[in-house]
Amino acid sequence: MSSPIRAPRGVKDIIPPDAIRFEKILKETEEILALGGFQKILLPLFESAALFSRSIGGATDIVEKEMYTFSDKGGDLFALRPEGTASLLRAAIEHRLADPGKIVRLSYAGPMFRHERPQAGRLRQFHQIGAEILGPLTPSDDVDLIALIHRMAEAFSIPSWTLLLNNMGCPACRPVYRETLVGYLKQHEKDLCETCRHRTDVNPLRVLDCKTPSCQAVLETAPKITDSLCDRSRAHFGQVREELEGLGIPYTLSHRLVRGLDYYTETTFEFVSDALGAQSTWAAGGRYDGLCQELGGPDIPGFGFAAGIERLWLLREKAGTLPVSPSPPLWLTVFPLIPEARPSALRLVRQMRNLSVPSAGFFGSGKIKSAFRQAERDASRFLAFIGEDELAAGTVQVKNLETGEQTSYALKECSRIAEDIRNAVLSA
RNA sequence: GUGAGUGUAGCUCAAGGGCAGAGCACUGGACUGUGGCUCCAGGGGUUGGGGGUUCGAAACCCCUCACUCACCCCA
Repeated sequence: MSSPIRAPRGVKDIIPPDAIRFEKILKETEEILALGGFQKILLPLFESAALFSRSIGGATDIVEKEMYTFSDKGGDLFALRPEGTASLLRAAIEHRLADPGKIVRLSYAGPMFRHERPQAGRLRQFHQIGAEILGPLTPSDDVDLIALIHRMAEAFSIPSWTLLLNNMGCPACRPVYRETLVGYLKQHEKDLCETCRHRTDVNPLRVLDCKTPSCQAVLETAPKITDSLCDRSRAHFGQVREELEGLGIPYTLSHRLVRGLDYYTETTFEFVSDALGAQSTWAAGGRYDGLCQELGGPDIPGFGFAAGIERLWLLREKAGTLPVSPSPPLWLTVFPLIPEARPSALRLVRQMRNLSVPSAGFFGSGKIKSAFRQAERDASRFLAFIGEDELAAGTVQVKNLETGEQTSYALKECSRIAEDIRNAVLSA
């Protein structure tokens, strides 16, 4: 006996009745995005690996150690997508969806793949829903999309959430800050952990995120990005803050909030919740003004976010706002009491389905008891049976399993059977 | 990649060196073509896997694998 093959680590089956719930959560979130005018786009699950190293950044953890890359038979290098923004931008450029002169709003959803150690709220195949707005953006567009996520927090009663906000500067002032920071870090190099010494050279902003106590001490007095913003970025940040306040959306400034993807500029934000365990972020995003051009497209600013569906699930579960479980799957179970009645039973099932009555046959052991049991397990509303007498008379007994009421029909009058069943089910 | 905790029936868990058990679920019977309740019976296990200590290991030791949580990272 060989051992059974199991699902890969960090990859989960979503079994009934959770599958329906999962789809409902997705749908309800999509509906909120649709309220914001976002149009759905369906994107492939794998792309050229280069797309992600160019957009997310070669020195990021996602690209450096978490990506599922593989080469196909032609020898080209591909990667399972670790996030959605890069794919969406690629598609927008490829199909000329975006234009420097107009605003487009696109949303996507689906599985993402990262080779991480699984943990509460963290999987190797997980699901994200996200939205991106591309075009001649103003700071108000940042605020508007954040407000849409805020709407989700309210609609789903996300427990104890916080909006963390930062501005990472523009392509003009970020390099200046970067220099300042590198200079500072070099001065304190001996107090930094090994990773941070490495990052000082390849991706100094990531050092700000380090939680090692020795690094924390150094970072206490490190220069803040918000202190070295250029006038335009300062104004951008100021406007975003002012308009969030105007909408009554509370936020917390977090000058160490550095998203782990290199493409972000200006506004970055993260919605967190302490109801979620260590993986506290449930939605995050920011502005990426240089990404489109970086990927070979026109110079079009962008702003976007992604939310983790599994994390939304956990939060809504805590809040008691999970979608209700679905209606019973079966309306009718058909049971032939004797083998000779099987053809009639099969025919009846088929006819009922043609009349949009969810039906299934039970062709198991000849015991009527087991038919009742199966019907009950399926939450079937009616049980029809055909035995010796019915077969001879060309009839069928149909029993309402809730009321116990039983009616005899001619096998021919299917539309009347279907109609009676429908009325009973829909009026219950 | 690092650390800690946990692996016993389909599920939830007992037994802490001396017969591997309970509840739920499943199957059958009481009840022959009319269910849910009740009662009775039954099937299910290399105690995650491998090695060691011991007269004897689910239990103690070592290795390994898996799961969970945390670090890290992020949605």
